[in-house]
Amino acid sequence: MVADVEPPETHLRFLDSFTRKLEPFVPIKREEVTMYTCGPTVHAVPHIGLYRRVVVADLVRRTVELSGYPVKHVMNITDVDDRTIDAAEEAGKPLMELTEEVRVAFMADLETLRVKHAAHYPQASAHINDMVDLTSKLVDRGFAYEKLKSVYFDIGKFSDYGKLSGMDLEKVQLGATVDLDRYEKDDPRDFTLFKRSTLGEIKKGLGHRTHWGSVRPGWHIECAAMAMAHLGEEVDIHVGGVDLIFPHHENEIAICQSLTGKRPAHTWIHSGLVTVDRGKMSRAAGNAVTVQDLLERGYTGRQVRHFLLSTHYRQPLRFSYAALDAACEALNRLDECVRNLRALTKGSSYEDIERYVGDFEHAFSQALFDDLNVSAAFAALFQLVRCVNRRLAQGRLGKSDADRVLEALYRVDAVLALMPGEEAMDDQHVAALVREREAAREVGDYARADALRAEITAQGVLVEDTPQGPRYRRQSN
RNA sequence: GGCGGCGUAGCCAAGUGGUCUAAGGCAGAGGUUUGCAAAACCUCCAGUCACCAGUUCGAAUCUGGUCGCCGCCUCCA
Repeated sequence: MVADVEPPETHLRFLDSFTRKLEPFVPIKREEVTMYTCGPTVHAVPHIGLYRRVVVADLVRRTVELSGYPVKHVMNITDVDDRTIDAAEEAGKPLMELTEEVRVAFMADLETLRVKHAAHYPQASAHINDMVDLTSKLVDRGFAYEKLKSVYFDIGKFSDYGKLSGMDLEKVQLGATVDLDRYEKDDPRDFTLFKRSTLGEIKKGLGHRTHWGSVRPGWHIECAAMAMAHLGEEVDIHVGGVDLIFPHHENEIAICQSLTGKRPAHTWIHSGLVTVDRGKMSRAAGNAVTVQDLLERGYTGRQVRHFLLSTHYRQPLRFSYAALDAACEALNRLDECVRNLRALTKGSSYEDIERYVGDFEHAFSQALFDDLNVSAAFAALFQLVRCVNRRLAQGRLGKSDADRVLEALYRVDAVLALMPGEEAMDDQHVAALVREREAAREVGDYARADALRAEITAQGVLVEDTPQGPRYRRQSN
């Protein structure tokens, strides 16, 4: 009998969109939790609405890891579909060239948003054969049919259709549904698995030769195939945006469940949208803001990350620069506290700090384990900040206490990824100015001290006088 | 029209039957500290949870209704 490792002691639970209930999280396999996230379509660099989904997925992943399970996360990249093909056409570039450019930009954004790398970022273009296989099986088993060289899923054959979204097929407004003219579906509600290539597409070499002719895949089969190829027939957690529930996820379920008899995901997590002036952020609405836009305005990746994380994942998040600025201020509060803790080099220690830190860590993780209650988690964090600040002001915090607090902050930062970096400022010129200013202050020559401050400020550096001497840092974060 | 969700202070936002005389953040007011500046600390800032009716010993939390807003059903994602 092997001394089995205790199952992680957590009360991790998520609201599963499928059951619409809070469900305790029970992994399929304890050794590895599997996670699939609907990634970007790389027709254009995504806006922060998409990144919210990505950051939420990152939060889910890190929270599951904090609870003690290793996670294998896969995020797809949709690089063959109407949008990418149209965008390449418009840009006058080969499809692959365009999608590769956008993919690289996307990966760079992930870096600036401190998103943990997924195990794989499969691209649809590399999985066409998997999709053909799945589709063939669907046809063989009578779930799909070919019509005029396109292949459609027959929704009528899947009795569970609509369970995730609560959509009643009979009530779906057909008039408003997909371009009825351009398709030859038996039922307008059927969805496309493979679409016959247009002549233009064939000329550009975009079609894939199959026994149905030259075709290209539809969106829904892509995710189904990639998830299956990399993570098997069922994953623990599938993350997407609420706007994907219908029809995308519904269709994915239809495909997967028809083939395997299993639901493709045990837990469905859907993130809320980013809105602008009450409407959804989208390129079409002309209100899209990219990570690059924000960087150009001087915001940092961690500030954007904090903004995207600061509201419960299921709530809509209203974007505005005022709201972003408020999020930055909150982050400053944390930064300042961390700076103070790091600057502390002496002082005796006080026993009760252990209690505060312990309470904090417990409150923080319990909040996250409860369906990712970031608001409560941040509340715990800021309560600790206040406690630390107070004691700092009273001189009742020693170096070892500070280290203990920092250690806890780093531990929770495994989930938040918001801690400021250690600032290594090796600007000799500024250092000399600061020393000079301090010397002037010591002899009471404040006019000279202020002149030096102005000079230092001109270098973009802020000096703060503390009881322990002057401290300085770059103005922007 | 169908389906899903939301409505808590100036703003953002937790809390979903008693510990709520309602967390936390931003903004604001006063004070302490400070040569200046920055930060910090202290105090204050919802008699109330969209509205109405009900259930209950007890409701922001449950039920019914009303109003308002958002999303999906089409582009966008």
